[in-house]
Amino acid sequence: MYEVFFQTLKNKVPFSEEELEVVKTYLTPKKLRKKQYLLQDGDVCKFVAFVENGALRSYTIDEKGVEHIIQFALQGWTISDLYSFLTAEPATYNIDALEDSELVLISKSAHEELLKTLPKYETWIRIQITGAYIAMQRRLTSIISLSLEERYAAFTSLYPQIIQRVPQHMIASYMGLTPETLSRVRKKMIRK
Amino acid sequence: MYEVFFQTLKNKVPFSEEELEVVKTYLTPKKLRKKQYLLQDGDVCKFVAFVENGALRSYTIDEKGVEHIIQFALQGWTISDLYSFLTAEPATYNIDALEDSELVLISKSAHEELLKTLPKYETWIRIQITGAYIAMQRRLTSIISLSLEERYAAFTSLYPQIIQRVPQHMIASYMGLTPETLSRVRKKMIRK
DNA sequence: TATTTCTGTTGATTTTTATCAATGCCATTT
DNA sequence: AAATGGCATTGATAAAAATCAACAGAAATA
Repeated sequence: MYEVFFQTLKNKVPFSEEELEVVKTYLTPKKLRKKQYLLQDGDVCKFVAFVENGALRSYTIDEKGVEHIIQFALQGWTISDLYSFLTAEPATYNIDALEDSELVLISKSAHEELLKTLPKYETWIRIQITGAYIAMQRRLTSIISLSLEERYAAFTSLYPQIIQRVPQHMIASYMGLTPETLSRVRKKMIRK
Repeated sequence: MYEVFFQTLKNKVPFSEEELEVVKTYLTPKKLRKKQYLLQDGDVCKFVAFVENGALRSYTIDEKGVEHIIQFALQGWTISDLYSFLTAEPATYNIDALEDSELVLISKSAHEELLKTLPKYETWIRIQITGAYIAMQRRLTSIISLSLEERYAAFTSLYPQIIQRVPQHMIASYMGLTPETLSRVRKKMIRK
């Protein structure tokens, strides 16, 4: 249990076996069926979720009812509404499962305890969030400086697994486009 | 010296006076004249810069020679090419001063030493990067889900100081727009 | 198996944004 | 005082993307 989680943990920070046992006592497993919610906007986000396997997404819904996908999370990624988690304000994002998934949840109290008692946990969190920051900055940079074709090409080469497993209209949403526009971008690229 | 820096440090994490003295030995002051570079793309980024006062920006330049602003940094913010800083790969961003500025530099070796020896420094870094992550996620969300007018309104209410001190065409660049388009968006909004 | 839902594509049209060019203003420099 | 460069605005036009509508194939469900 928690194989993927502990593997990525050990990969980043040299935890001892005893320390890993301590961490284990703070974790909660959770299975999610496809389409099931992990978080609905308005609720307070009470955990950070690590994806053991499966696929999830976070997204907002605008006044017109259109979904805007903020993030995908496959195996080995974490997903949460971090602002809501840290401040206990109502969440502004929804999170649900794109496939049947197995998660490892870290609750708010577990997170706080681990930060207090286990310095390596803080190191791991720092490394995780730094990686997430850099990935998001790359995404932002490509949005404001590349053409659609370049952006789609960059996305497919960076995240081929997502392309394979997620419907195209969700990729369009993630890119801030309509499905029709993405379909046409792809068509143009194939011709080349 | 370093007043703003230590003020924000103390605000986030309860450093003792001795610990602050330790931190101080690792810092380097730097003054920058308006338009002067702090980092040019291609060079390795050797520091994280904290803005004591003044204003800086980071940006890329595309094949056509057009600048795309990634970030502004006013007093109390930090700016860097984090990926280059952490990996020692050549930077992909440029950083320069929009006004005469005073900075506090944390070098790579200082950063690593402080992480090793001073747990509270790591806590501070974790808090800083988490805040930066949340701010960037908010920006990304507004890009993919709001209209231009809504985005500009959100930006002005969130960062009024930037609006006052930075030329409008740079705000346009930051938003991924041409200056003409931003000018027209503003005109429309004023009419209302 | 039949049927409903989900998905991706295409075409026609409208809306949005970029591009190109010109102008006026202000601040700085000469 | 005149000249220069940076900045914001406006107009005309072109290009890009959204919208609306229809269709067809695939997958899920009854």
